[in-house]
Amino acid sequence: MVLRQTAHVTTESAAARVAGSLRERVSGGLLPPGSALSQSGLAEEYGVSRIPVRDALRQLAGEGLVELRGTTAVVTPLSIDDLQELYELREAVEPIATRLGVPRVGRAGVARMTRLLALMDDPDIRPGDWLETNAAFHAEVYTLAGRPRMIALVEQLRRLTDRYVYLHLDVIGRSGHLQEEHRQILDAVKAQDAPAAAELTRAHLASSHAVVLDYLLSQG
Amino acid sequence: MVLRQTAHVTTESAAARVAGSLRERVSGGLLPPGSALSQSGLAEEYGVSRIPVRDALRQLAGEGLVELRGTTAVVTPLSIDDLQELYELREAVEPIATRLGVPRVGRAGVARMTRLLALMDDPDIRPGDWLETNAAFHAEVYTLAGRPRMIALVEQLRRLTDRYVYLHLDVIGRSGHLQEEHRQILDAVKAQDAPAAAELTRAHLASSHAVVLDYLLSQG
DNA sequence: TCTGCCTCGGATGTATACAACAGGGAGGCG
DNA sequence: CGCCTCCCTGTTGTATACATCCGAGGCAGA
Repeated sequence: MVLRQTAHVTTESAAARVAGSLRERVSGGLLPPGSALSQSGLAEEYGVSRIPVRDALRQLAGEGLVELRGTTAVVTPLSIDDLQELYELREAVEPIATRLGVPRVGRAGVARMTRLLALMDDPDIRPGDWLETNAAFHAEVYTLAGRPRMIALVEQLRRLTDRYVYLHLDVIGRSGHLQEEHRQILDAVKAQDAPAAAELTRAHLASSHAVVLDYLLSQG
Repeated sequence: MVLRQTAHVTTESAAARVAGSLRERVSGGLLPPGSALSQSGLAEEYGVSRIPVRDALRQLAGEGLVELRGTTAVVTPLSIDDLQELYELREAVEPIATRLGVPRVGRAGVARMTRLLALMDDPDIRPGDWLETNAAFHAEVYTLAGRPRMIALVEQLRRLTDRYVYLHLDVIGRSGHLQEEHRQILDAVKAQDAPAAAELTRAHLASSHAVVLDYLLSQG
């Protein structure tokens, strides 16, 4: 059984591998928004045929990271309006997931969230790790909501906003009030006050939106 | 140029054709929830190779109509919990789209909505037409919100709930209070009262949810 | 020189072909 | 008689091959 792990790596389909890699590259900004993604080029780059590349592109298009414009696929462009829309959706959905999840966060969950919170307090944390830890902190509540579609949507929206956050990774996490808001959310979770946690989550998203938007407007 | 129209039909990719057809078949309940969708079978059925079928299945999976379970694709099953989740999401998002869209509904838009409302008053309307008209009525506001992602999400969620509605097409539209709610929404739109229209939309979705849920619980 | 057409290259959409894997059934063994 | 095992069939994932379409670039003509 253990040996099968080696086989398991091989078992991961090429399409999944390409999709995962492309997802990271697009999310992380390595592939510039608006740039064209050629099937042939990616196929050669990953050493596979165009078929798994097609599958991957279709999947990313479903996630909104890629746009299929007729026959050509391009990395979805970024815009202030798009950012606005993404946060509107997140502010609509994540508070609901919070309200549903809070009652099901147990002692172990609180402990994990406390640990993740402490990790984000480290001033020397790498920005990428901060983002990941931040996502894990919130996911701790969301996953307990028992709403598979909602959770998938939340993750999808977070990945899409991450593209904007990656534009100024160096300053993210420096905004002390985001961390303070995390503490307030955790307190509400501890107190099992779902409505409060939901409202704090909404406000937290509004803060995040403001931080990203300010940076975009200042930096261009 | 005109002759090219013939070519234009051919121009619509086979993948798009298969995706469109499958979307209707799944939405309309012709393909039973949970049933397996074989690439080979569909390919032969549509007289194409498996490649466009793969593309179509990936796309439908992105829309949530199909689930890719490892190597096999199945029609996404229906469940009370899923219905609950879908309406939770719709109640979260559609009021926002309403609030954003109402200020931009002009005289022509009100006229179109009035006409659509009248169409739904016809007691002899075919259930399928009622559903379509209903969707058009609400879309009249949503499309003006200027939020492409939100609109796409709303349409996606509506298609997913349509699957449940199709289970009892014959009784839908008979609930007079849904039509009364439409009238109230239209009144709020005429009065340019966006918050009221948003709240009415939310309540309208709650009513729809109740109608569908009652039927499911009563019929099994 | 500018314009228009025409050809060629590259890209995609699709079909066919091949290898690996999963699932089921028949047969053998305990 | 029951269970395990092996084989076989069907399916998927992927590669390769072909037809089609769009655009760039060059060439000829005014």
